[in-house]
Amino acid sequence: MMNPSPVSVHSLLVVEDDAQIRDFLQLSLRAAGYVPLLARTLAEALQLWQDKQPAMLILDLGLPDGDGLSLIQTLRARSDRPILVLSARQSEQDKVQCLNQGADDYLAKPFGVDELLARIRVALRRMERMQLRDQRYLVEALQIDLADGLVRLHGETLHLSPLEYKLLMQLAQHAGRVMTHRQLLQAVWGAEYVDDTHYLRIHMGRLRAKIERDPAAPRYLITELGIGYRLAAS
Amino acid sequence: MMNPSPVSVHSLLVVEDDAQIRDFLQLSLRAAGYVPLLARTLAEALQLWQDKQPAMLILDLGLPDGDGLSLIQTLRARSDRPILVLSARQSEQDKVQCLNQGADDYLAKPFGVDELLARIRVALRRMERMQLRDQRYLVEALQIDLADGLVRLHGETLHLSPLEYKLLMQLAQHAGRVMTHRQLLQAVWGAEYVDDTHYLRIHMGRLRAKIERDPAAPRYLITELGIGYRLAAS
DNA sequence: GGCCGGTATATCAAGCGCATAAACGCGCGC
DNA sequence: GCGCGCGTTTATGCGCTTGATATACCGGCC
Repeated sequence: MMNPSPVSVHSLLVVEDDAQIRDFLQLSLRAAGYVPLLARTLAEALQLWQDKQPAMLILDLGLPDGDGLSLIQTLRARSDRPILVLSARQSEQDKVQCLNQGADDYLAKPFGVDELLARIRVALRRMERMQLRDQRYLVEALQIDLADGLVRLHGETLHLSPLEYKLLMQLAQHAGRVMTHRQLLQAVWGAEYVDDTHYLRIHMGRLRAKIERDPAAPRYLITELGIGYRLAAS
Repeated sequence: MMNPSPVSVHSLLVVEDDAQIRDFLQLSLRAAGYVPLLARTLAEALQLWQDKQPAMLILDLGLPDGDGLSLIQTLRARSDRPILVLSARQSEQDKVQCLNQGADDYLAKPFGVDELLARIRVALRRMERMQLRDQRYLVEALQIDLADGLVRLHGETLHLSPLEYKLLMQLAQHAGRVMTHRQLLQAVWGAEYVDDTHYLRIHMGRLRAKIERDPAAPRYLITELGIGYRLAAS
């Protein structure tokens, strides 16, 4: 009945500043067959995420060096992998905000280990159905490294604003496939903006100005009329 | 500014025996732009699920005519669509059991509407990504990737208008079987247009012009005289 | 052969989605 | 405090998509 042994061993990134809870989580996760990666700060977390590419993120809000929300946005801009938020804050507004920004689940303290493990299982089993995409995108003169977040055109790295960066990464992750306006707006701006297709047009224009040789006849950033945009695949 | 019309209107199956809560959920969901389908019993729920094929299930545990868990198992066996459980039971064991059996989320009463809506959004946006994955239609030189949103003819991707695209997708999803005029009009234009077979002819002609080598002797888009159209299957 | 219901193509005007330009406001660093 | 980069807002023009109207087609039937 119970089949606790995962086919592949998942590594989970745990971001938690309280040493006691961190140890507790580490032990619990290890006992359940996972490989926990531990981070105390947002910077550390970002480093580990890029470095080890764990299967999912377990994030405690209220870190010392910044807002957890920004980490959610940053990671969600680069990856589809599950994000589970732990928090002492019970307020509904906190929950809604996290979920809107891209978190997959929100668990309020105090919580039981079993529920945490169950929710991790839910996230991972859903994840298994979704294939990971290639870590690098390369078409003609455009080269995008998703891991270290670099964009090169004719070999030269070019400078993108944070927003342009998020937008391009989102498209690169689903290269070759159409992303709807709603999906892009949700991923880059958040769920509250899913109807403001306007932002999208403006910033797509700016992206094209930087990437395309002839922005009026784009080779990479293709418009799908009435639907969304697509980053051309080879 | 606000454009409340979602591209696709999601119908949600709500299973709840308490009349008061049911009304409350119905109003809240409708206000949020969804189409709630209401069921009081498990039998009713199963019927509606098969009949209307809603986008997700919102299930209140503790129904009169049986265990909610069995409904979760039954539906999970046939479908990947999200299941969100509402329950007055706070015990961790209940939660773990539901999540293990296939539920995607578990929300304990009392809960706030905003959190419920946020969690519904999370579930639906994840489903949107998975829904069309791997679906592909391929006959002779015509290749339709529903996941990528691409249509290829002899390997070359070709450009379709939004309407043509919808029409073709509709046919591709029922490839090999006849779709009546009414069905197509209903699906592409909406229920108000079920009698305007005229639109259908015009746009079917345009589709043929793009897809068929000899539009006068179609190989893919077959006319079923007096009934509707059919996309030829292999 | 001519009529007729159902069907296919042609042409064109209107509307809407899209792209671009430019101005505004805000935060951040020199 | 001042300029600069960036995100947002507003305004404008263009091109594609769409649906209306009109015309041609094709089989069956009397």
